Parts: sequence; structure tokens; C-alpha cells
Amino acid sequence: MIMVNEMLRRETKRAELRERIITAAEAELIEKGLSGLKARDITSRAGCALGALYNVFDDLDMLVLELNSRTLADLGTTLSSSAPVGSSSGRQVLQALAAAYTDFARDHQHRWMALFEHRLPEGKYKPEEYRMEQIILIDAIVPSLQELWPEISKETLAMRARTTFAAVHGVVLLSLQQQFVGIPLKDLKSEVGALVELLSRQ
Amino acid sequence: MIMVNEMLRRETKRAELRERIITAAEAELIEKGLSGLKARDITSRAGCALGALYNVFDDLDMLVLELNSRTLADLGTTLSSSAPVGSSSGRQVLQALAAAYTDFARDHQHRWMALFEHRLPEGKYKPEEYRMEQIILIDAIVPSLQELWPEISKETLAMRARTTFAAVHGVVLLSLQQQFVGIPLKDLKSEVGALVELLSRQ
DNA sequence: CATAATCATGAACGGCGTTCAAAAAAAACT
DNA sequence: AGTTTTTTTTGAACGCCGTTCATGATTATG
Repeated sequence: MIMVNEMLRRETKRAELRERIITAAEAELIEKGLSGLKARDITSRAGCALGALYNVFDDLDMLVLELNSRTLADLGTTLSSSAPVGSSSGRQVLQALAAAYTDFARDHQHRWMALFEHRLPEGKYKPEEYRMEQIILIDAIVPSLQELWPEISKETLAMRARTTFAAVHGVVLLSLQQQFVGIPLKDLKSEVGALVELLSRQ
Repeated sequence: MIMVNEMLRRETKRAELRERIITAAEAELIEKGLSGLKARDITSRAGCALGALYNVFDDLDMLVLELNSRTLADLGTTLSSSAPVGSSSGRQVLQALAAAYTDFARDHQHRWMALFEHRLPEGKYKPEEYRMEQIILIDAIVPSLQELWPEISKETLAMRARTTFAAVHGVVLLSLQQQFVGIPLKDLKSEVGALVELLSRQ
């Protein structure tokens, strides 16, 4: 006979372990960055055996995908709540989005970097669901661009949104990596502002 | 008694081995990308013992730095020879530079990616000489910007050069990584063109 | 040729992600 | 209650990696 309660409790325990591992992994990621994320450190921090990680995730890559998924959600929330109050021009919205993106990247450096540093091994591809979360982010800037250039087609606009995002992203990335001649951190926000200004000129 | 000839010959042999290893490593990098670069594969391709690599380089990182240094030199040459013939506006020069950069990134993807993917372990820093090579690249676009905005101060211009480079870089990067919603490859060059157009508007 | 100095070699080490036989725990049954 | 079956958890062990270093080979000097 099937004991439904027992089964539910087991699923709960499994979910709790999963959550403990994710929490531990996120803490490790924040402290040490993606390249410092080790299965043994994560599990000992989560208070479980090394093998437990592999009972809950296929491999480390899948755990990182879960972390990135959460970071993406946080980033989405941050961007959404960055909209300036009252009615505002497309340019103002773009400036607010870019500023919020820059702040997020600075304030959550390791988590943000992991979004872009992480690569799946040859032949493995990210789940469709994960790709969706990314597209949603980009689409958030389409309306502002549409307001600025009403005559441009929807397809071109979608492309221009990616280009705009990528341009801002590049400036933030090279600055935070402090590698390859990036903008000094103290000037980053003003330079991103200048960039968006140029990109949103009529 | 010192045998000068013998000493020279040994230095030569050492240099030849070094070059063989660099050549092998570059071939491996081109084929497999930075994450596929393995000491054992490199040395067996170079036809020497595993340990030989460590007689010539401190560690793999230093070998990668050497590879990146050469890629940077190639990139510099490519950009230098991209200048449009005849007298041309700052905007035209910028467009030519951006197009050449985009082509280089596409045609030498793994080597170009290695420039940005490679990180030294915590606490180790790139030699000054290597940082210089990077700065020279960026400075190549300053004159064009100066022609476009003669009234801007030298300091602001240097910053704007980095921002301009980083913006183009970001678009190319996200497109080639095919991760995070980047521009499809077929549209990359035209989007970079559109970006530079906006960035060089008076 | 003998001896000393130098160099090249690849087995061995420690750290990593991952697996899996075995132990522990839980569930089902009598 | 005990006994058996099923499920879950565990960490030693495996293969791969960068790196080291005792050992043997090679070359320079006496």
C-alpha cells in the first residue's frame, strides 16, 4: 500500500537538500567566483556528503545553471524596479536601465560574471527554459527603443535592442574585469551614461 | 674555460624548443580553444617531454600570456592595415577599425576569445609589458575620435576611446559566444556598423 | 678518457569532477 | 515485534589535470 504522506515527506527532504546545496553554492560563488566553485567545498558547507550533490544535480554545470537562473531572476527584478517614476522619455528609461545594470554588475560581481564566464562542454546545450529567461531581459528594453524610433520595424528593433544591451554590457564587462584596458570603476557610470546618450540620440 | 660557441648553441636549442612549444600550443588553441589547452597535448604535439614545457615556461599561464601577446600583435597589424585609402573622415576610419576588429574576432575566434577568457590565479598579475600592448591598441582609435570631437579634452578622449572600443567589443563578444542573446552572426557586421554610426555622430 | 655540470625525462603527487559498491535508513510485510 | 525489501546516503576510488623532481642522459671541462 502506498503511503502518500511518506512520499511527500521524502520529496520535501530532497527539496530541502537541494536548497541547502544551492544556498551553499551561491555563498561559495559570491566569495570565490565561478572558478573557485568546488564540489567538495560546496557539500561540506551544505553539511552533506560529496556524492549527495550528484543525487540532486546531474553535474556541477547543472548546479551553475541553477545559480545563474536565480541571478538572472534577481537581475530582472532589479531592472524592472529601476523605471523612473512618472512619465518619462525612452531615453530616460534606457538611462535608468543601464544604470541599474551597471550597479547590479558592480554589487554582485561574481554572480554576474558567472552568467558570462560559464560554458557548457562541447556538445551540451543550455535548456530552452534558460535561454528564455535571457530573451525576456533583452526584450525589456525594446519598448524604449520603439518610442525613440517609431518608424523602425519590429525585427530591426529586436536586433537593435541586443546591440544596445551588448554595447553597455561590453563597457561594464571590460571595466569590472580590470583587464584589457577598461574604464576605471569610478568613471564607469558616467561613461555608460555618455554611451546611452549617444545610443538614444534621435 | 668558457666555450662561447657552445653556450650560444645551447641558447639556440632552448629557443627552438620554446618556439616549437609555442607553435604547438597555438595550433591546439586554434583547434580546441583555451579550455581545451592541455600540457600533455601541447608537449606531445611539440614532440618533447611533458616536463620540457616547465623548463621553458614557469607554468601554463605564462605560455598562454605568450600566445595572447602574439594574438595581440596580429590584431594590431590587422587593425593598422585596415585604414581606408586616401583621405578619410574620422567616422570612416572608425568604421574600418570596427569592421577589421569584427573580422579578426570571427576569423580567429579561439585565439581572440583567449584574450578575454584567460585569468591569472588570485594574486598573480600580468607583466607590465603585456598591459602596454593592450593600451597601444586602444590608443589607435584616439586620433579618429579627436577629429570628430576636437573640443574634448585629451583625458576625456582617452576614456571615450575605451568606451567606444568596449561597446564594439561587447557586441562582437555576445554574438560570437552565441550565448546570452547575441546578434546572429550574419547580422553582426551591419549591427556593428550601425553602432559605430551612432557613436560617431556629431 | 674521466669527471663535473647541465639538461631532459616521465613517473609520481595532490587536487579536481564524477562514479558506484557498500552501508545506513526507511518502508513494507508477516 | 522482528524480518525482508526498497531506497537513500556515503565517501573511497577512478581518471584527468597541472606541476614537481629524482633519475638518467648529455654535454662541457680537467
